[in-house]
Amino acid sequence: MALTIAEVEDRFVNDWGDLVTVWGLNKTMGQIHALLYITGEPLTADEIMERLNISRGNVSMNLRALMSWGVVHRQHRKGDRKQYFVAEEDPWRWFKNVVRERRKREVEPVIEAFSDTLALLPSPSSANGQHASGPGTPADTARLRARLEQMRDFVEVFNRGIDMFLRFNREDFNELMELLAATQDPGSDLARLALDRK
Amino acid sequence: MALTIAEVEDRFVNDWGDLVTVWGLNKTMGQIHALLYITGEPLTADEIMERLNISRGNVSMNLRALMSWGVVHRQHRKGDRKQYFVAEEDPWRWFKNVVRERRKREVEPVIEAFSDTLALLPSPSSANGQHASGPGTPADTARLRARLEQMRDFVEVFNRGIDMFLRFNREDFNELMELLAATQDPGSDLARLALDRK
DNA sequence: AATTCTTTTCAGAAGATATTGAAATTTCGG
DNA sequence: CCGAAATTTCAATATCTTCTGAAAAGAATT
Repeated sequence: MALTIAEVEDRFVNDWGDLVTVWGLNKTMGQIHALLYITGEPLTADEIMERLNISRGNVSMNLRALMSWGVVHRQHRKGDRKQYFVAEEDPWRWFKNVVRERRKREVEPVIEAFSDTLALLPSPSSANGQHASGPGTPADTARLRARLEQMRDFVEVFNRGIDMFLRFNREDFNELMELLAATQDPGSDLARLALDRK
Repeated sequence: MALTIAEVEDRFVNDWGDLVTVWGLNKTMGQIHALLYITGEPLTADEIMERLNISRGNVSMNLRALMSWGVVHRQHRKGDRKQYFVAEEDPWRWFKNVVRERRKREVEPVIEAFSDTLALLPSPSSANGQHASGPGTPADTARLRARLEQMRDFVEVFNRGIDMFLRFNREDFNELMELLAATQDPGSDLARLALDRK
């Protein structure tokens, strides 16, 4: 049996609300975003609060958060005192906004934290036999340093991957996916491609 | 002033614990993983619980979760009844494990949910003027369908991106990043590359 | 500049999630 | 296959997050 439009919308809104919690965002935020996206119409805070059965304050706070992620925008209407809100309607665009923000808020600080921690390591130069055993043995320090560096390097590569992703638009990304899908062994095939250009 | 080895380790463990919460995982899980990674030694549940000041049950539950993500492994020792735990020591490998698992647990079900929702839409064939106005107008249904399809398609592209990512090892991924970094306009450059191969 | 409509803020309440610890279960060496 | 040691489970508790709603602040209209 087919559902009404509103029922289908509700389903989508709830699914999306559940999905985002798993990525560390909050459910209401996901629901508001989903509602604006799926209706495609500018809605007021009142309409949102009514449709989702949530409080005025909740709507206000989450709309602010959504705007800070760049996935919802404010709209004004001539001769209307209320504010209207619309979702960025291109998923590709809002996804990139979210990725860009998360990188800024969450990835970059981690790279800094790791660099700071590395700077606090007992220096390797003090390893010249002053006390060849004990808890802070030179070899232990070297191992620790190696692990930290490996992790910092990994996060930097991750960051770089995000960078590259952000340079793509939907069509180009699809093209890249097709190119990669056609390769048997991504590594060596790409190496050939890189050389061909020179 | 330089810190002791244990202090540096603690710093790393806490940073990592904080980081993972932001991605929807729990802090203790991140800390245990970080501790095993940074020490590089097999540890028993007792040692972990002591070092992180957490309860036996907490360690047990989180170790299980970490193993289900494929980032921590059990080790047995001859003539020792205790279980030892080690972290996968290559960040690239555990990251891929986590990505693979998240895709399975979180992305694939969403694609299914969207397809199910689409199937519940009032069919477009019932649009033949039976009741040309009202809440469930054919045009509304068509708009809703278009939005749902757009979102489902987007999630599918996302899924495809993950697929491609998982085919790469660290070196090849770095190579790809370099290739992309060298392009001015990723799209048209890649289009050329794709044609060159044929 | 006073009135009315709208939005934001934030302390307290409600709800969700993580943690403890002791009992129940499992495991393994003898 | 017994018994001690190790591990898991889970109800109760603690902690953290989100939500509410009314009061305060802000904006447009007259």
